[in-house]
Amino acid sequence: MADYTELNQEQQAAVHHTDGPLLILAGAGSGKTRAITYRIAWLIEEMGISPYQIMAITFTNKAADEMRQRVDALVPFGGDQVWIATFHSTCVRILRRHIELLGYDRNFTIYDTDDQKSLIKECYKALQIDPKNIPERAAMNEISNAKNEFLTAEDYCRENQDDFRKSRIGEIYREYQKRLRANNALDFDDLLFRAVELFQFHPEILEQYQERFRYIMVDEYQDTNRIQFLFVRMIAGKYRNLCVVGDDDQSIYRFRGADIRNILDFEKVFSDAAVIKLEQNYRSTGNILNAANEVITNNRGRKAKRLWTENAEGQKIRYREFESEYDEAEGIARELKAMNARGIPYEDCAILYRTNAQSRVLEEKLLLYNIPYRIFGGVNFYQRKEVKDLLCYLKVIDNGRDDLAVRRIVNVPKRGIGMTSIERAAQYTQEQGGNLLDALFEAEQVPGLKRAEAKIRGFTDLILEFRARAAESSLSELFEDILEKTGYRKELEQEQTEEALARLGNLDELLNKIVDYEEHADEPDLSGLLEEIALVADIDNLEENRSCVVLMTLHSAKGLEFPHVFLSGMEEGLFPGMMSILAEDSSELEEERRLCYVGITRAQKTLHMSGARRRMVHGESRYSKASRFVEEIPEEYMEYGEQDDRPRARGYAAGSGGTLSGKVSSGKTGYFKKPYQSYAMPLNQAVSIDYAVGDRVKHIKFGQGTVTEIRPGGRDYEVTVDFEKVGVKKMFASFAKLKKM
DNA sequence: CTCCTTTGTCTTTTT
DNA sequence: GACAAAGGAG
Repeated sequence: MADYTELNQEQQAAVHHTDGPLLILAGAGSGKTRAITYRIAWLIEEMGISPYQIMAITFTNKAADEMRQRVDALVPFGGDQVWIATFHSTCVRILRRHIELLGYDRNFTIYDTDDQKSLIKECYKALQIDPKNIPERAAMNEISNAKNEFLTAEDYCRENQDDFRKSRIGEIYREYQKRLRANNALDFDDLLFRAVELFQFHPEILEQYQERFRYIMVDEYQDTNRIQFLFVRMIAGKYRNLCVVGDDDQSIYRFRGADIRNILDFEKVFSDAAVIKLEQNYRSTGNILNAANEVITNNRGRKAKRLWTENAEGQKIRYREFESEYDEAEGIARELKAMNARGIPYEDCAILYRTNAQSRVLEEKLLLYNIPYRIFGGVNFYQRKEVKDLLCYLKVIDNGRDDLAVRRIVNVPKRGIGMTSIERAAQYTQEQGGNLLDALFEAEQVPGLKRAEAKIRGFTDLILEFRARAAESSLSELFEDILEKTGYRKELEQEQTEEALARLGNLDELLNKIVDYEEHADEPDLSGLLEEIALVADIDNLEENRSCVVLMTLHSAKGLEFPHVFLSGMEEGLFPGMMSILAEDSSELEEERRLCYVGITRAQKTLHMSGARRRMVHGESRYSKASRFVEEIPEEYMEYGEQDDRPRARGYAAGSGGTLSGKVSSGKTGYFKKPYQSYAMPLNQAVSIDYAVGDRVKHIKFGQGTVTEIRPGGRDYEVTVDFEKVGVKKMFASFAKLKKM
């Protein structure tokens, strides 16, 4: 039973206000998630609401997972029945049931950004548009924005008739949608778009969901865009028990369509809305909070508020400036070592940065100093070539209409089916209708495919075989089957390079993920697996408990907190980024500032900021001065490094522009090229094993067995195990994740 | 049809 | 500097 007296007055007010629209303006660290979870508990325990009728929507999977955990901890019975999910997965679940009404198959595919780009390229080709005139990115952004505004291709064309460039983009949009539909695929934006469309055209279905979800909560409301707002407003339209929680100062996703008006105008749309402000911060020391307040006051477009805390002043904020990014990384690594020696565990520390690219150097130095770390984000595991290839096999087996996936794998591994053959089949598809895979199945009828027919047959036979297999075996067996029969595994094994080994490791990791899915899903099936993978940004928190420093971008740090935070790369031109400095409009700079505010307020006890005077960008040295955000913090809250690191004490950046960029000798130092790194085995984690020859061990897939040999090799161990079910297998300790029995 | 070299673009950030 | 896409040789 939840103890509501642990909450402060405002939090209690938020918990007790259950009916009607409610806006909670929750500053950083003000116990926002706590208020929501207690509110859920209150609804169930005190109001007798069925957990089945409560919905909580978040933006990221991380946030959803965390809320799930906290609700489960707080509500012993029925908590697991509360619908807690991201916008996107909520929509997918709805669409899986009803999308046939909109003319799609239920087993539609979800396209990620890479897929989108490939499809856009096809549109360019079909429409004979030169990407030099309109960069693909621009078109993609424009289309995405249109979708976020709930504009169809027709709407978009109509609105932009007079603008030549935009009407071209309109054509692309139209073609793009046509192809998505032909492929039975939806992109991320479509998930929201189609769900709203479904509700619009089928009010009877909307009503089902209105009846079901009588109490709705939306977290990080400041990051919602137009279509998400429409979605929420529709579902909450009948009972109007809508509680949104947000902080306009933490709105950092405007670039992807987040509409700050959603929070600023909430009271206009829901005129009877109650507003509760949470302004007491429980997270940070006085100094950190003051610094954050000082920085954010420089923004003009915001609701007035000032966070306060009863916490002690704490240590001052450390700022240190280094010669280069390597020095900076080394400085951070040394500091971490020193802190660790003082008894601060590594998992209490986080290094945050503006762009993913900055993580490389940091990684390198942490490696050098033997500091264990974990990186969030970056190159998505599921975007790796080998992983994507195998996923495309699964996609084709599941949804044969996905031409993009067919194209990708038809010649992987090499089967001697080249571009010309594929283009001929595509041509035939254009003329006859149907999909690429159909054309391949009818290769003998397709003009110009005679020579390749036998090879194509080899591919289509495989697909048939896999489909048969999919019908009778488990997903992991199917996966193994693909790996074997296509010769994919063999090809990598024969390569005998470290990179190929890492790729094999990643495929093992994918297999683990599949097994994991099979064990946890209610009714595991191929569509479900692919959906989960499409919507999960990454395999996060697979193993949380290891003591590691965490590295991530400021964006992914939102919603998290750490005792000790390092903000790296505090330089003009990097953070705030060049684009935002040069922009006419100050709003871009304000978004960067909010991002900085988010970064500062992640810290509980100490905050370290650092920057480099010289940094390699695009292969050339760039000089920059300290970030204006550092200078916006009054000196009284700051403490500078051993040399005089006061930002203003610097005379070298005399220019007015802030960033002097020139081709200064690139000063190539002997830094080693980072080897292709496997996700499954971060290189710095010395592999330790707790089993020996003769021990009984358990493997996630192969089951139980006995260790017969352990051979040290490189930075890993090659372990031979005799499994009861599958016989003798050799594997690398770091991939195999063997558990001693 | 495949492999290799060259060229160009990129740095925001996530589902 | 890193990676993908395009172009050219075998």
